[in-house]
Amino acid sequence: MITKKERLYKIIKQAHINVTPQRIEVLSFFEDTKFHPTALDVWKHLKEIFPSISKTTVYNILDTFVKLKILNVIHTDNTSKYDFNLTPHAHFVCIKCGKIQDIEFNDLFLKKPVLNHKINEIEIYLRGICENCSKKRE
Amino acid sequence: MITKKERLYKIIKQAHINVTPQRIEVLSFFEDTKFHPTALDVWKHLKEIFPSISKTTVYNILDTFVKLKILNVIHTDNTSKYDFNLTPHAHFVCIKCGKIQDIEFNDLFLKKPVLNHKINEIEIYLRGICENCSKKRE
DNA sequence: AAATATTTTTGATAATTTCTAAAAAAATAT
DNA sequence: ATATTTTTTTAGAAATTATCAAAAATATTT
Repeated sequence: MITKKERLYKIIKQAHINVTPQRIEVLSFFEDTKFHPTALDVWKHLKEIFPSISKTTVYNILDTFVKLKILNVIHTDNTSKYDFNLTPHAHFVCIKCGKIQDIEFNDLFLKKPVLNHKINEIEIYLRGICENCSKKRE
Repeated sequence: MITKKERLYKIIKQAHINVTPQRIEVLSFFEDTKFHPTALDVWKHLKEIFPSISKTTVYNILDTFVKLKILNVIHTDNTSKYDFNLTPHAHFVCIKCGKIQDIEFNDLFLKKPVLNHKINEIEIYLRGICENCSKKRE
């Protein structure tokens, strides 16, 4: 039986970066969390375990994890929110309460109402390298 | 022949809000602009015409326009960007230069390469009222 | 266990957005 | 037209979120 810590250790190790207690705890927090926390949410949680931890550290860890595709970042307003669900999915954002919910693409394209939410607006972001940047070699 | 100012005047009037020179100028700026400016971009432009204008005014005007669906707001990073194109469309974001380009849904779903950009990632946001909030009457 | 490489901490700073209260402008009623 | 009411703008400060560079601490490799 593999422990949670061992499993999270492995995830970090496989990304070829050092395993630190702070990094483990960030992942652990995401595992236990169904919502999409902001950097500050993460910081508040880690503060309970590592009272001296700085915001910068949390930002560093989150950035590193995003770069290494351990976490996703989503932008629904002016605050980055993070997501441990790496399977391709859309996000449903309630325009009243702001809550975000993951929506599997499969559900999405059935053209059936998605989980009884009223959808007013679909916003699609494509991300990649534009024609201009592709041409430029550096 | 209807002048530009008259046309913009009409757009604001039809939204049942007061027509002010500042509001006219904001719309005028968006008409002349192909990129997706931030609030600060808009403020810098208006500063040239109304040297005393404050940032608050620009934020107020933009918020008002978004609420009245005269402008769209898009969140690709931690800064709001605004968009005068109200026909449904996706946004292509270059992950190198950050430039944003409008992509018509028609183009999108042809499953052909979109304008020669390399697309790494598609992000979809659904916005609406979630089941919980629908149930609550206030 | 020592050397090296990486990460965290700290404190300062930047960037964006929001808030406040007063002044100005515009719309409405008299 | 004038007075009253409402809306909008202003100006500066405050709040929130994010970033930076250098020193200290920790993890990894040998």
